[in-house]
Amino acid sequence: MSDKKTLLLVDGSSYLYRAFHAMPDLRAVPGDPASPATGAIRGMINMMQALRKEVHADYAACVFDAKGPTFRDAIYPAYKQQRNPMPDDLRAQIPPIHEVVRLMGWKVLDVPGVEADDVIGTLAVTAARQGIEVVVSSGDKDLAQLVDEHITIIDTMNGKRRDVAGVEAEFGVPARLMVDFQTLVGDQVDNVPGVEKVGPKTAAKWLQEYGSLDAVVASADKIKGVAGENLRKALDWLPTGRQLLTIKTDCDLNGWVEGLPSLDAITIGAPDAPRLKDFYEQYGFKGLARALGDATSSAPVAATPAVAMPGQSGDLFADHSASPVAEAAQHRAVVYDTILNWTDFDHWLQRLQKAELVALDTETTSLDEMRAEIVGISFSVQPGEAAYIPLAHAGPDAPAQLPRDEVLARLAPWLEDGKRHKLGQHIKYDRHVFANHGIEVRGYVHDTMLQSYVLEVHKPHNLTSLAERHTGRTGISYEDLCGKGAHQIPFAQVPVDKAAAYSCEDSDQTLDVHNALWPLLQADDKLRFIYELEIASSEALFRIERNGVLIDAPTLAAQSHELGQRIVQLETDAYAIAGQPFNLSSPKQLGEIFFDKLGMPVVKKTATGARSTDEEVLEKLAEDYPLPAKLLEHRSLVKLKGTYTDKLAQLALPRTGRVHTHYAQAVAVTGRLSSNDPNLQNIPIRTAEGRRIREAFVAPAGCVIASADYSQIELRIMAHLSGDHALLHAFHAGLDVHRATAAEVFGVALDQVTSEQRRYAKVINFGLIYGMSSFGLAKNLGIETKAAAAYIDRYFQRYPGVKQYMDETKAAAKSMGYVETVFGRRLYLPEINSPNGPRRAGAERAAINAPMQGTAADLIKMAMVAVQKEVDAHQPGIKMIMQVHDELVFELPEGDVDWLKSHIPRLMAEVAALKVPLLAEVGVGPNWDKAH
DNA sequence: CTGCTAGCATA
DNA sequence: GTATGCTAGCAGA
Repeated sequence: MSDKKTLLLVDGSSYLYRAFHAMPDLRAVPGDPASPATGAIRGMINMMQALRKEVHADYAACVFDAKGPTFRDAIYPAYKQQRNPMPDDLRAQIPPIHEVVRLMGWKVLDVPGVEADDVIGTLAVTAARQGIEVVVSSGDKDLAQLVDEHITIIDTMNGKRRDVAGVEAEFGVPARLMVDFQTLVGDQVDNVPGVEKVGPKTAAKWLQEYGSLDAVVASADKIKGVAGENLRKALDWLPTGRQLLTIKTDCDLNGWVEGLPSLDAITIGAPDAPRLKDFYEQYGFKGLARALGDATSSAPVAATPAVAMPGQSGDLFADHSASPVAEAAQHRAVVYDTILNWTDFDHWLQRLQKAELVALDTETTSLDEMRAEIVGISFSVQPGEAAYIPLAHAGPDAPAQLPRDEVLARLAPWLEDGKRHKLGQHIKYDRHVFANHGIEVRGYVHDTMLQSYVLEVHKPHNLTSLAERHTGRTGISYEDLCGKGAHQIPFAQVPVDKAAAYSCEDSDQTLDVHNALWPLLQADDKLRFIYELEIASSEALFRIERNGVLIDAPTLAAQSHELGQRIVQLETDAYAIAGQPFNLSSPKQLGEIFFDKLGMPVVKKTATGARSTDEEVLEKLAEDYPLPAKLLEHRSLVKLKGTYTDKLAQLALPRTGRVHTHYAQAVAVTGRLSSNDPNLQNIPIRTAEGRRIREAFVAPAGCVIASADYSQIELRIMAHLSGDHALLHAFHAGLDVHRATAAEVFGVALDQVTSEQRRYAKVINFGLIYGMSSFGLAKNLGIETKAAAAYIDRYFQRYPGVKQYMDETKAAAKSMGYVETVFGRRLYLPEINSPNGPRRAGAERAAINAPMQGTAADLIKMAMVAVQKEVDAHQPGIKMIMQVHDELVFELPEGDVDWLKSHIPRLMAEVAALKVPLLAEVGVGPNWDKAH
């Protein structure tokens, strides 16, 4: 490391807001909205720790805006006037944030009458003049004007680094012209206007052309167009604008930083561990407190905190550049090993065997989990330390590597030992990868992807995002390493040193993210329960995916052929009616034929203004024209052939004839699973035509298919959540719930309900689950909006508990920002208080639906875990092969049918005790269609 | 080659 | 009116 000193300045005010918005709604008493908010404090701690780890500094200060007016308010009263007041929840967290930052060893500055930017500017320039390197951390672009050879700006949240070259690359003007640039563009956030209609592009163009703002002003007459006119209009304003936007570098900091220009007064200090620990405990940050305790004593390696405290661990900033890949970890002090011989391997295996928790990650030949083969494996047992074992790198300069099979054989006892705890990001994938090599991993106790999914369901859950959000770290991206699209190279072609840096970083970051998230889950019993449910479900899903479903390829081929012939016939018919050939699958060409050539009326427009030809429109047009009916049939047949009969056969593994879907466990915001490649959750059932596809989902000789599904699960959940007496009664009495609803809404006896009335009631019941409006119900029933509104009124009169529940749910969503399932899964609704009416209304409907859909998802996950456990213990011949939201599908030997019929529905029904009984029904047959 | 839209399959 | 995933066509690289 160089002898040069470094000053680190943090724009505390920008950090505050980021911390506040980036973190979930944490409370001092978890789950109690009345207790003080602590999310911003926690976020601030995370960010400051990450920063301190990333930047080695000798001097440091964290600078906040103080209360009260500044010189800018005096020269421009509208300055920052349009800003929303700080949320109360954030304001209350500011004093503790100042306190904890001080305890962490930082100088905290909030100078009355001087904005944070000006304090930063003054200190930065003072230091730079003495040849001290200055790093300013801020999410705010305004500070870019400070950049010079000695001063750089970094944004720890996204890793962006603005140095002299970076500023020029980003804005198109050199750093010394940034003030001129900002003056022309203006600053929306601070309510400082620039030149109207002049954005970054125009501003950069002018400055490149004329060289400075003064020169642009001097040539204002010559600039053409609207922008030129606006520039001339703004000439009087620009000097004031420039004054407002110029960061001051000569503020009087007397009384705040003693002895300037010497920076000794802001020398970075060691954290005050004992008082920090008290602080963490007081605010409920158990993980941080524990980490601190461990850092001061000699604890097991795996329990070492994500962020060790400098000054206690001693060598955190020590120079590890001797490590072959240390430089790839950017600013963080890390030790990443590459294992190429048995001596190093044995050393690491010993560490794995001793560690309480190990993060691991595999690099493979494919994203397809059934086909992927291992190219390398990385491990991390302690933050900042990891090792990579390259096993199948075949690039031009690839070194000799340890033999893969032998390495796996020597690792297998550890991998398969359930008492040796492991951690990963998306562990289901790695389970498959190891299974492809005959290894059944046991002891996978944590998955950072699922931690994030349970804590913040609506945010991205890939490791890169998690590391950025929770550790402030960025790293090597997969695309940097392998390229993208057609140019992407296989991982095995990546040079070993680069692969090692990448893979080690992944394991290391996984451990870091775990250390940030696991304490949050541990502190909340309900979230912890949901997380443990997800971990258990992950294994059950792995089993389902691994089993796969046997596909009867000849049946599908015959169906494809038949569909193909009928499609060709329909096309011929359509061309004859239209008087010309055209592409029936092209909405654009369809519009031309329908509306221009044949003169059909436009029924409705699409979202982009095109003339719609969807099913509803075609149904309507079919009343008066012959072509739409042909098209409707063509559409449905093309969909069946293209999406199902052709595709399923392609996706089956040739050797086994089975398809292996992928269940996405961290995608749906309600807690449901989703299925892809192929999607087995949207196989047709409603039409006889489509339903035939299910005949191709078969069992091998001697086996049958069984399907067990929950009956009316979401309505039962609605009864439970609302506690409505009439609805509870209907389920307790075992009534046909749609018939019961019809009897209430139409005011007739149960046995007098017509099939038409029952059909209406069924639509109403579904509408309720979807947070319906009278408009939506009317459209669905083909009646007037008024009539639909009358039905809804009538329903709520008869089921007042349901009405009350829905109102309360919406209110809860608005105040908390999320709703919960019966079991405490949180479902966030970021737009519930949006100023945009339609978006807010959409969020309100989602708020109604989410607890019901989400509770159903919780229940079936609990059922899957229970069923898998029971089957493993008593009937290992039974394979669970699919999940379709409220249905579980099995393949089983014929001899196990009786056992399944008597045990599985019971297990499913007894998985939880709600205020209404749960009911699961089972069917058995030679294929999925006949199993219903 | 990539990203978007229109349309449609399921619970 | 809720929640998903997949296909074909098409426009702009």
